[in-house]
Amino acid sequence: MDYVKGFASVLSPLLEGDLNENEITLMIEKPKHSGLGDYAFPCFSLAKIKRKSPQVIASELALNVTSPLFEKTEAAGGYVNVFLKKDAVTEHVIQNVLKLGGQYGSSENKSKGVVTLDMSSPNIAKPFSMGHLRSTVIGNSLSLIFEKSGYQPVKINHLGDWGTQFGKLITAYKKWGDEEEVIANPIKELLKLYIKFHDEAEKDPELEVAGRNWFKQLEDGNEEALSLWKWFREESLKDFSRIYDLLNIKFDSFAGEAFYNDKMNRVVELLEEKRLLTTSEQALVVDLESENMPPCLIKKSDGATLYATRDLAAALYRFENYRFAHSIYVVGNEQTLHFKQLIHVLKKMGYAWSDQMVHVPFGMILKDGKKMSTRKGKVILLEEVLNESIALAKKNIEEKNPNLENKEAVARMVGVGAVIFHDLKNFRMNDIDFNLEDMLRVEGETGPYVQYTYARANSLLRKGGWNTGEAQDSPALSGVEEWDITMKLLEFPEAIQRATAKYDPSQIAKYVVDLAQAFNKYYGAVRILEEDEWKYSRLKLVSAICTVLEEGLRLLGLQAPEEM
RNA sequence: GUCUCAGUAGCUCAGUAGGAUAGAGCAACAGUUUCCUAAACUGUAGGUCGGAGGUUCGAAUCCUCUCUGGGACACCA
Repeated sequence: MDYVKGFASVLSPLLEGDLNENEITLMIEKPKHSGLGDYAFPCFSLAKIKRKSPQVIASELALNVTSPLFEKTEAAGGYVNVFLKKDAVTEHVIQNVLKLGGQYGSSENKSKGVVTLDMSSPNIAKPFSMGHLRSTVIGNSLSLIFEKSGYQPVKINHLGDWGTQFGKLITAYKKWGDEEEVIANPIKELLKLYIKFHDEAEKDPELEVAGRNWFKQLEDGNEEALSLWKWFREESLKDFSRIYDLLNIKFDSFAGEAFYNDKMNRVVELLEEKRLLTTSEQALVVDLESENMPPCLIKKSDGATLYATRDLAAALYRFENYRFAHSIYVVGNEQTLHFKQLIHVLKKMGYAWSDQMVHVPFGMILKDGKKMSTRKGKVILLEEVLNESIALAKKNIEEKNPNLENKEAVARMVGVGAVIFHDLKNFRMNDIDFNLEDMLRVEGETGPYVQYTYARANSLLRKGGWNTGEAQDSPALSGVEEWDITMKLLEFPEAIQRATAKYDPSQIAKYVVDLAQAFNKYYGAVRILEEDEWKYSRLKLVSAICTVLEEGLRLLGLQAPEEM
């Protein structure tokens, strides 16, 4: 299946003493244009050793590069280009995909260990905004990609369920709140109270004091405070679960900030034991000057702990509990410094596993080039966006396929898919300027485009009488029309490897668009259901495409409708 | 000020362990449906890869400097 290796093993004896097979394998690349060949070996670096021009070396090599795998070999511009035997390779690739099904591209080693993913992490009593979407959707996709690569993912929703904002909220609720309204519409009401608190606090500084007091009460275990906090948390989670259901995302743990309250003393003690703490401006810090970083704050001057303390406790807990092979934090790039500090403190504490921790940052969602602020009530609610997207999908279905059976379900898949795909298709670090129109787009490089392609391909299988059972033998396909698709199918495992290595779901998104484009091109050029001797062979190819498209979409967290 | 991320077609972005003529999508324009789902396909047009040096046989990709924009930089998370 590995044609690069095949090429390298042919070249190797010809370059005895100059390059070994491994080096050759690494040098082999794909030509810019398929007309040049399927794989290329550049001869430039050999020019010095052999004291000949790359062109001469390439033509000499080309004469001796022969293999049952290759149709022909050419020397061009200092490269040795080989053309694979289209019929044999196409047949082989299709058979392989059909045989493996959804397992195609999966790692053979399925026990590479646990990967914890810190993701989503919305703040209780605050709306689930577009900002949280990124962490949720990137984290989910990474969990699927890592699973595919042989790891066991553990998705942790590190809820923002503790902190002074709860003191403020309790204050506001007791002053202006109404139980029934909160029950009817928890997040909306709580957000209202939160915003009102900040508006009023500007005029009345006493409120801030009251807020701090209530938080102190909460920490000290005051019953009223505690029960309000619990209630807010529960109601918020109900709201969130509606969104997670819509997104089709589940978590393995909801251990949030509050969960670590009783685990932080130990961290401080450990740091003390290891003599890492120093006092600076009445606060306890771990000095990181040797790492060229500002100090990491462990305890405030008033003795209270901070988020770094909490994250240290969480890291320890996760290692002790899960023994992770990797611990991934899918958190915005504005927190890069914090995670650098976190990892270095753990390293200083002597935990070698700190090397297995990685911050996977991503760019922000901006509105008109600016950050969105919860306090000012300037947030865009994810749920509204999702609903709008679903409504649009529904409208499109009514227009284009009014007889479709399960319209609602399909509209959901497509509407949600559009939003998720839009987030994942570009490199994570890019900021995204929020643009609803852009997000709801269904043409071009979008989720709905890929889903449509999948539905179209499935329709061919239905009409062609394809049965999912054993594929029969049939004449091999050798047309150039099929060839681009074959090469794309061959690339799927590479795309997964790249996505895993770079913690980058966009590798899969781009792949899936490429494959869809290749198929649509094919669809436009060839009549797939034409009754000729190749029909069954074409259906096999289409079936392989369906398998890979579905699996690619799945890795992004999208569903693939069989009709739309 | 220090650190960090980004700058590629009108817009949104691919392409960066150096390699052949820098690619998509959207928008624009011109086409394709008696034919497998037109959420599709074909074609045209669109570029000093922010700028300047350097390394190299070869640079969008590596190094230095520089300009522009985002973010972070101690008691918020």
